[in-house]
Amino acid sequence: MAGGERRLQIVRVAMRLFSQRGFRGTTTKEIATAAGVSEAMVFRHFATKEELYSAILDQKACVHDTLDPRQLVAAAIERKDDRAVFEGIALEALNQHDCDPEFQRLLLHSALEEHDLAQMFWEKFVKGVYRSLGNYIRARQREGAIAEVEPAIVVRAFIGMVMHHSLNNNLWDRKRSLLKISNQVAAREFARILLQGITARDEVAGLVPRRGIKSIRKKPAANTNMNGRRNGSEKNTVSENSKRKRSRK
Amino acid sequence: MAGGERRLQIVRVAMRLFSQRGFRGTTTKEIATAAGVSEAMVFRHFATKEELYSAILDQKACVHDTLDPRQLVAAAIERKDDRAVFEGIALEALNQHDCDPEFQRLLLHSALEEHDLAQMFWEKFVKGVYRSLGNYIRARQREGAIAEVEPAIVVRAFIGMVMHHSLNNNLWDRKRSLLKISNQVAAREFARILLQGITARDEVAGLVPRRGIKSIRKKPAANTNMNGRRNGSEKNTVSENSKRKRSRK
DNA sequence: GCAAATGGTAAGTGAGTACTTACTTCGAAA
DNA sequence: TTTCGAAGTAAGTACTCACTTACCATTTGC
Repeated sequence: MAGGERRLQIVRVAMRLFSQRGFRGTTTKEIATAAGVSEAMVFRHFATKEELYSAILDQKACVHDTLDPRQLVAAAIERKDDRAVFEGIALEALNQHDCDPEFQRLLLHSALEEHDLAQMFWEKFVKGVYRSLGNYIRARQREGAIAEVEPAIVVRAFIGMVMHHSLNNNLWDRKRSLLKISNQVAAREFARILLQGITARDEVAGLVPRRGIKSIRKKPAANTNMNGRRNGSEKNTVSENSKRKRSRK
Repeated sequence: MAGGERRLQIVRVAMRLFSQRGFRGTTTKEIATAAGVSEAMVFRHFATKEELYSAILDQKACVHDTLDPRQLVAAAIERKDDRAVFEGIALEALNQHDCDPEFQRLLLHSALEEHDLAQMFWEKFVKGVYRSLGNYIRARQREGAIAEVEPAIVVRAFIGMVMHHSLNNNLWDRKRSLLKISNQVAAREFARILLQGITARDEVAGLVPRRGIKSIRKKPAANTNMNGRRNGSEKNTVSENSKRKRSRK
């Protein structure tokens, strides 16, 4: 098997195993065996296990650059079809998670183990979704089509429904014992709940529609129950020169 | 230090470390050092690392039995105050995750590593929430107060908002760079979005309120995009007799 | 007063675990 | 035909891991 081919195969095998057992939980021996080569072969292509991990990261990064769901709903955004925008984003995400369940697990492992993949995904993808979807909501609010709620809260609520549903389907409840619906139905219902709400029209009377919402637009004055926990994120950026020695050109 | 005391201390230390690095990612040496004893001491109290894990499980189980959020909103359920029911559940969950962020991480690790904790939590807790909240929604639907949506979908949507928000706060975005709100505000807004929806009253006219919803009540006929993946969950229930030998009475 | 139990440790043990070394095989260019 | 580089491996090395053994020192029940 040619060099590049084998390299790619090892990356794919490692991706599968890392997503199943995590980085620390997967041995280089297992990867080699699963790829049908000796362990030494793995280390010919990747100087360290870490390097193998970042090769995965690189591949996932360029794959996920190409298929951005925001492109898909651009038309719906253009014609201000709220239903199509939200339903489209949800359906795209759910289908994506369904046909590549490895990725979500990989991401979770990486977030828990505090590897780069999680942060990269957050920076390059999640923030973008919050920004563009947030802007859309803001625009529709100015037009009076959407009520005055902090857009980031709406995005969080919606992404929450979708992500939690995916997480249920391929982590907690793979048999779908609690809820067994197609992605189409899920996307439609989530979008419907977000946009329309579940209270029947007749009963709405008793509820106050928009009291004290604008006040939270910027900086809630007194934040009860918010522990400003800092995380030690700025750690070793150097110290990577000691390894990475051979790679046979 | 007395026996029971030390035992409890080791469990607590292990809980912290497991939640940070996972079961496989934490060494018994680390646990011992963090507890200020020798490794042998850990193995005097717990025959195996697995036994230490299930001691954690036991403790968490009995702690979580006592504070069931459904008790807290019982009064609100009684007087049919939808807002109080959903807001109460959300606030309780968010506060819980805030003051015990270890637990969520522990749960995630355990789900990814396919340990018992995740399944136990699912069986004893999540299913209960789906059942009782589902029943409440069904009752309110019969009274005409809530629209005819499959209750499990509503529960999933709501739990999704709440859990995803917690997950963001203590896993993905600990600095709260995307959304920085108190638990009170989050609970209020999530409950509001679920119950009322975000579309302004004036704009609702164009949307069809309840088309084709009842048809998904039981078994959607053709499930596109649903891969019925089975998981090998029924594995070793025996084979636990080989270990557990000494504990000095 | 002393034996038994209890709280504790230092120093192992065998099985991994990431990574290396020294070697073989083989197809193609010189 | 030789040679040369790339694909590939068996058998290490140094170290870590879960778990054990053999041994102290202090308390407690009788």
